[in-house]
Amino acid sequence: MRALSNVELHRTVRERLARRDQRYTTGRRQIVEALVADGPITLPALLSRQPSLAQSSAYRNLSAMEEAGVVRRLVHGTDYAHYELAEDLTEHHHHLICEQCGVVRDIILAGRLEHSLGTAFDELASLHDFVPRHHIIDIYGRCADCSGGLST
Amino acid sequence: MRALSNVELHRTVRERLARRDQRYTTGRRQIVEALVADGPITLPALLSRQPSLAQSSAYRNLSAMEEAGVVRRLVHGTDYAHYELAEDLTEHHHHLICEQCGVVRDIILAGRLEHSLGTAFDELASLHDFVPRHHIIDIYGRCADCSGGLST
DNA sequence: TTGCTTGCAAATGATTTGCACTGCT
DNA sequence: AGCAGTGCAAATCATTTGCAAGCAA
Repeated sequence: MRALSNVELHRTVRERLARRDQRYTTGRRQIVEALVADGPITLPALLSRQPSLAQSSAYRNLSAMEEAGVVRRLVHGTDYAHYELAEDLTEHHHHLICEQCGVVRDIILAGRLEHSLGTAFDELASLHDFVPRHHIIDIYGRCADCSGGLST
Repeated sequence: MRALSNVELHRTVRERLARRDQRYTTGRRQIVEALVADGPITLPALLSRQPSLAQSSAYRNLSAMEEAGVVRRLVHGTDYAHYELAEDLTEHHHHLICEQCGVVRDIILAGRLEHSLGTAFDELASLHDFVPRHHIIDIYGRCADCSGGLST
């Protein structure tokens, strides 16, 4: 379901970093691979998946890659932020967010719906002299694990 | 455009707090009045509007009112969170967020569009064994003040 | 007089940064 | 060589919390 092959993905990442005089190091590649495999993840989840990463370097590299347009940072309440690949490296999508455990899952809207949304957003925005760049739809609720009668 | 009159609003707030054995004190009323007047605001903005509020009490009261279902906390990136009245005290709406200055404005989608979204979200969610509770749509871009050629 | 509130100061915790060292290129 | 990257420890800073005093029921 990814827009780019793995080879293309890594080449694109390298190019975007190079454009800002940054290198595609082992640590950065490990981060990208974790994002490819595990979708939106938190810093602790990233470190537990790739234990060789140092915390401060992970944060620093995520920032660097965010500025290079490779990574997107998601914030949904308290605790840790989630990180995922930039949308143009994957596909335009939105999120299901569990209010209980905080897990984040990607979802994709039907093309027609997404299109009417885009149109509506453009109209609304221009009504407010606002220039829209992109949008985010977050659906909050309970994930399968947390809605099974365990805890409320 | 509010769903409740001012009198009803304050009565409802008082009731929801009372339900949790909490009082509707002067400080809390000042916060609610600031939220009514200024829409989604940050803590510093709230304090500068109501200088008699103490920072820690403001945070504590916002939390208390959030738990009582009176206030909603919005998080959009770094810096300060924004606070607004709970949706059922106002009206279901979404946000325009300026990536430059961080200002947040309310917008309302056409009823028909909002309805098809709701349907689509329900279908998508059940596909993932997810129980949706509510959703948030954030449109990021540049506000009128920040898109005037000043700075990029 | 019991218990919610308040405000100050101190603590917390996710994220950032200083700095000296490593390693591409 | 020259500059970007790394990792440790220390610093930041929004937000939370401990505590003693204030106030409402």
